Amino acid sequence: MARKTKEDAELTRQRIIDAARVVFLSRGVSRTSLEHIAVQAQVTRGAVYWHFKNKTDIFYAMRDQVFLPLIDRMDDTLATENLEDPLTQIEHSLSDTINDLNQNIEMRQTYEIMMIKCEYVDEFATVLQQIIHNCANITDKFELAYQRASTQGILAAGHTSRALALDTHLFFSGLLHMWVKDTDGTRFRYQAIDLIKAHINLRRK
Amino acid sequence: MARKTKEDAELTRQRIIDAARVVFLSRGVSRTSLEHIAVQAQVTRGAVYWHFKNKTDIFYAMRDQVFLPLIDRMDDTLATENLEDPLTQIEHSLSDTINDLNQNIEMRQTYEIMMIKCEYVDEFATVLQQIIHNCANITDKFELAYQRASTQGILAAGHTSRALALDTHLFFSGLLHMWVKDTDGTRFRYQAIDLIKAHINLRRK
DNA sequence: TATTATACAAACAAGAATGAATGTAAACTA
DNA sequence: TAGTTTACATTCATTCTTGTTTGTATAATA
Repeated sequence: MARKTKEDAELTRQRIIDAARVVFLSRGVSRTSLEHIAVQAQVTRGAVYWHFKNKTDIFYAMRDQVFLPLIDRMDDTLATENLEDPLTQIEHSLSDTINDLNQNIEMRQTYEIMMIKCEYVDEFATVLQQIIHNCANITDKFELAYQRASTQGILAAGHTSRALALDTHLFFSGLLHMWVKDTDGTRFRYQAIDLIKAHINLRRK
Repeated sequence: MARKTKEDAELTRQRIIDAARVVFLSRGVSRTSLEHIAVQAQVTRGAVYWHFKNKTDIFYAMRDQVFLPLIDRMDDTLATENLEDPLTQIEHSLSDTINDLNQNIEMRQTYEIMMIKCEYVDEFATVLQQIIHNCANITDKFELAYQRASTQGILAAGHTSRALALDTHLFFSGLLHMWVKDTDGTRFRYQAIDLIKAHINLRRK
């Protein structure tokens, strides 16, 4: 077969990642063979092995494409330089993520794969640690924002910013999980933004 | 080999379920073969196939042993006949579950398997629907309790009991997920009870 | 333009894993 | 107590999957 140019090869690589996402979603990561991915990508396993070491390697590539930009974005929204009031910052950092999920199919699929179509054992166990670590970072950002809100006097009294941050983080973890599982959309997807608003309003003075 | 009495056979069946739980936990459900389970249970695959149709069948048996009693217990705690004030009822229904997780190894393992060692595709997809359904039931119970709290005038004003119930449910979903993932205990396990208390106090007048 | 490295396809070998079939000794039952 | 069923162990045939190897046409390069 004809050799491809570098651009074509990069395209093939991306096709394999896209194919993997689709197949992971419908068959689960474990039950997906490299042959499944190859067929979906309309290449042979040879091509897959050329671009990736193994299935885990593909999984990581797929994840990074979605999560690396996402984390950056969330950090930006919660940054001190942002001009909104801190509670609105928190609210937007959450609702922006939900809006992303609504608009970006790849992100939605990747979330679903990582939450309910993947088993975190062996080579995948480290992924969990990374998730925990990211969660801890975001919780810290929430805490700082709540501290600023407290200083600005817009926060209901009687609660530490640490406790509020943890509560918000747990709320949002739960929301993401239910959002993903609620595939018909009736229970959580359509009202996620309202739930976020209500959650934040509970804290406003 | 010598045939066992009925009691012995039932014991074997339970040994297989226990073995499956242990192996599921360390290898993940998908990567676990019936041979793995058989070895752990110190029987042959013949015995496993005698007691169970296949791996899915074992999975369901394992789940039911933990979840059926749990749901009943939670329902009881949230029942109208319960003498505690409604907010304390909600708090206890949550903290009781956490205490269970702390004390009951089988429950802890089963939760971990179902959350991060299982892919919800094909035969397992229905499990997700059942989970969603149970969650909806519990949220409804929360809502009723919040309504009672509102009537009794112990609730902070300005929020619908529906919104509060959903927020509590999402908080607790998130907490369970993080509790399970926090295997070294430092981030969530040791302070789960306090987080629950803080969550409820946010709602108290 | 001759050479080399690339981007795959195709073929190969070996190891799981599954479900079914068969065997069997002892518990149960009529 | 003879016959039947139970509770498994053992064996078999088949399918999947993986990683590697080999082959090859062509882009890139010197």
